[in-house]
Amino acid sequence: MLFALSSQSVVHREPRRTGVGNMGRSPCCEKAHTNKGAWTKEEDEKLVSYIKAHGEGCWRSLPKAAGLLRCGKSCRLRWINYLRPDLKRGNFTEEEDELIIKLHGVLGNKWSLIAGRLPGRTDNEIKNYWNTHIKRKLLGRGIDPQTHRPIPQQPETAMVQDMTAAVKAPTEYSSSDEANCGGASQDDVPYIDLNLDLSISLPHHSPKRAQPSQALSSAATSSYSPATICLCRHLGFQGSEACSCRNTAHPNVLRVIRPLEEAQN
DNA sequence: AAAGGCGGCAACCGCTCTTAC
DNA sequence: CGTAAGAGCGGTTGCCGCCTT
Repeated sequence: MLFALSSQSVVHREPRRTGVGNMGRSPCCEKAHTNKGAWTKEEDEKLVSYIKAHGEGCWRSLPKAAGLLRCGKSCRLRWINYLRPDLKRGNFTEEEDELIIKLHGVLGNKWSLIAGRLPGRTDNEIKNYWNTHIKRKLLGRGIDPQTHRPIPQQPETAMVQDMTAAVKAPTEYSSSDEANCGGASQDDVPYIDLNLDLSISLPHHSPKRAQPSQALSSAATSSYSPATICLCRHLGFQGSEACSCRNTAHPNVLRVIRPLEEAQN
């Protein structure tokens, strides 16, 4: 694993004067003696050097061990979203844009799953990018960003064609029979060129746990040994008609078979 | 040049899920 | 089997900085 920290890519803002703790919610953990707001360069250096030396481990105890006055969740977020050495940063490419749109069409607001298909990108980054850029982009195309359906005032068939053309994927994301999981025909799936065989692998740094969600969120950034799990549960329709993983010979294989809307109808 | 508005994004929160005991 | 703890996720907030007036 590389640990070359790109200092130019890391944002250091001055700590917020008012603090985000004034947002009206009760603290989720003991925060009487913890810092909040923007991370300082010194804090970043402490966190990076600690993880360099000890790896990612128990986030709860990490702050104390690393000499940080932060809560574990804050450390985790800072590491995952900004300090991890394998992050891309920088502008999203057109191909990334289109891939995000396609994945969102299938997965909905499952940012961590989407991030899993975009190496070097984080869920938070994608979520922000979606809200600030892609939503507008889709609206400009006459497409509802939430439903991915044409906005009513235009003829639907024309818009569907437009949308399909707009989200035409890069060739490396070609589909496979496996991705269709159960034999959905190409006519059934609007994002047919999207590879939905979301193979999930386990983090090498955390052998004691094998959470699908964890593996998904970090799958894009590390090389793990492959292990696949059923996505239907994550998407809320495990066991429903939409989930035909139960029909497969491998009960632990996880796939998205149909777009969410279709599955929920 | 100053003021106000707006967009971008870092960071927080509560909730949910998974695992260990 | 039930419960607690830890970790991750998605939604939300609010500051910063750029742009417009």
